[in-house]
Amino acid sequence: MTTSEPPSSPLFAPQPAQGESYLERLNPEQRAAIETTDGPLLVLAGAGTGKTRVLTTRFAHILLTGRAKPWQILAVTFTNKAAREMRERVGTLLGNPAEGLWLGTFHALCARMLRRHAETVGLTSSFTILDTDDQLRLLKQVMEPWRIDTKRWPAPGLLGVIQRWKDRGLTPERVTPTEDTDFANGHARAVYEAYQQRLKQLNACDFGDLMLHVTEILRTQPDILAQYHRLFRYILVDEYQDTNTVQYLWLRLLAKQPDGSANICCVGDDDQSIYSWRGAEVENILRFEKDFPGAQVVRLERNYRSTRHILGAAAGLIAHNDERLGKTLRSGREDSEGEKVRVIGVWDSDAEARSVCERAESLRRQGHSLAEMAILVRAGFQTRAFEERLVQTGLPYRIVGGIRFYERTEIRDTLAYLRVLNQPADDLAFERIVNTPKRGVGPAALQKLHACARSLSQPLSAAARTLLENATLKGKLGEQISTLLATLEATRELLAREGHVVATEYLLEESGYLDMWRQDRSPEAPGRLENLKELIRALADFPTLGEFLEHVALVMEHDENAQEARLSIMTLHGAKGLEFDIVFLPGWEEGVFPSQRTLDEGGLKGLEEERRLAYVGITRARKLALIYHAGSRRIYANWQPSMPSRFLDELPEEHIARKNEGGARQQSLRTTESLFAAGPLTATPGLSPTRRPTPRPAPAAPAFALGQQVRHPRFGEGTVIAVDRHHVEVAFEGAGTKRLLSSFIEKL
DNA sequence: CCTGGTGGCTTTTTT
DNA sequence: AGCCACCAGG
Repeated sequence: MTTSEPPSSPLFAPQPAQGESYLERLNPEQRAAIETTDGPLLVLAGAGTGKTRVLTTRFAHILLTGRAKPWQILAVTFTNKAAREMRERVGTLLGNPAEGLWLGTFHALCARMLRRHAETVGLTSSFTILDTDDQLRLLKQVMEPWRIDTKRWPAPGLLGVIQRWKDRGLTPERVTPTEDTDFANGHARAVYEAYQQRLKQLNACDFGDLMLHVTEILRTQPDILAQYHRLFRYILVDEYQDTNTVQYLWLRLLAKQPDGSANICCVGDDDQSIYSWRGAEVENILRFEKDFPGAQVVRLERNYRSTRHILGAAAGLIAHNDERLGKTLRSGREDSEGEKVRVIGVWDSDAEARSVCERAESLRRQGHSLAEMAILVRAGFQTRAFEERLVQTGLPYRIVGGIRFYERTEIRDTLAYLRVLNQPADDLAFERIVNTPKRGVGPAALQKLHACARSLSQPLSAAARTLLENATLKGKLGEQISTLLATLEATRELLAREGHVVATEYLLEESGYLDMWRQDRSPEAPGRLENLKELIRALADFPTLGEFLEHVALVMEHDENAQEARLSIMTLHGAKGLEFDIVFLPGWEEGVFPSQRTLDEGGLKGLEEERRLAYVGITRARKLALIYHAGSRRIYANWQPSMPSRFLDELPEEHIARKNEGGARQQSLRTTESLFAAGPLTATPGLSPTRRPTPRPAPAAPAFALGQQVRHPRFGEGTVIAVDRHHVEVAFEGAGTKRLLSSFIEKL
């Protein structure tokens, strides 16, 4: 996983820890969390209380006091990022690069264990890890014989059901009939079973299986479990509030030694549990002391990140939740109170975007770097308004968490080619590439291949060869497939002789894949070719193709080129674990935040989770948090009046400063006004307490004439060929014809 | 086999 | 309104 780590990283400068210096400058609670090494320990770590530091120092402490060897500690995180960070910081503390550790994400660690014991669950150690795309395609195939009405029971829904079962540690055998009534008239369990069978045939598993299989092995194979009991003397877990049931079972199995002891330390914050919708069980953390009798609990409540006002606002808000272990964030800093949290009402979502961007710009002029500012939204659709405005303003920004590198079509296609190369039996990958680029292999031809493969119990590629040999496949189609197989064969030889980088380049060229994009006239095509170059560059960082593919399957991320200072836009979920000097929190309106859907589906529990999300949002800010609510917002097609979020009422007055920049509704009027809620253009006179709403400015639509030469930041230069109220259609020289918001375009 | 039209949906996301 | 998935027709 870390094979690509540059050895020259300054973090690894030799700097052996002397004595117990690493324990200095820790507060008493932090020290307790580190020095209570034996027995179960729950560390409740509020936002900004030095959680990561405690975790890594504890790791080092165990090693430096000779309690365990590096490989006898199991350290688990949720994200690769967290794992990487921990590895680096442990390395720094120890004065050398941390290698050979059992430190990684739940999934990466499980993959490693599963490769050792794959036969136990009917796989071989070279099993493939499927991505969501593959899972869905496979499930659709498996579902067919049941003739399930896919209108009522769509495949993604069923995949969700299966995943949730896996999250709960339920193999098909463990799913009880009572569990299986709602979906597809009680066929879900049967489909699940068939799906698992098919995965075994393909020597593949999905993400859920990594956890599920290993847990099942630990449950049923006492000798293997004993082996890990002997190995792992200490277990560290990050973000415990996010664990789901299998993860919990897995941890408990590994932690509880035969003599009943358990050196497990879980760090988490029940107030930051925001992933229940994907199977996380807050109960895991709430129940810790019962699960591990004799557990000690340490609370980290001194916050070193944010000003007193920010902490006060966040604390006041979260106090409205009932189901908590209870924790009060106190400021651990000596400095001033800082500025109050701003709550700003604006006219509508456009005004909101304008106001946020103006303020960001003015803060930048005052010397704040854009890299230290973030806009945190509840849902993806909110980003658009900001993006448009930022482009217009010319402020550099980045959207965090859009489509990631390894999820792009061209990258997935290439990976499929590489998977076939690596494992000719990878049918899902073969299916993806056999007609990409178009080779005339449609559903009919594929059907034939499948039938043949099934009857011979062979993978698709082998079946194709057979059909070619006995001339069942002939003509143009046969020729195409035969060329593809020959190319793959030739590439395999090249792979052995020249290595995976050269082989990949050859394969992409010879298969016609690169030509497919070269001939593509869409504006994205050049970018895709760029991405492919980038992929090849990344490939060179790995010694073998297999290792590269393992990395991609588990890590799914890729560093894009280093960036100038940019304003970040991301979701609140995506912001967990990050911090910024200045945080913009737009869209605090009923229905948006808290989200209507969560309220409808999750009731009070849902509301509490939304509130925790709000808490996460506010506590991301070090110096200043600005919360926005708009009087009306465009949802799908039309403008709808919106009411301020109930969370705004829950913020303690003494820590906030309210301001109205437009016609936003006020809290006190919310309940009565909702009865008469009307669109902003018909706002009832007298209801706007401060001043009349500023009229919505006319859209800044510079008149474009047909034939006008224009420039777009991304698409380059072109000619205007049509105009309407907000949009301009432009024929670009390089990028084809596009309909764009006129505000993006500049006259030449 | 490919294209274009239609209908349904529309929170959050890691691995 | 826009995107995507699926189906009918050329």
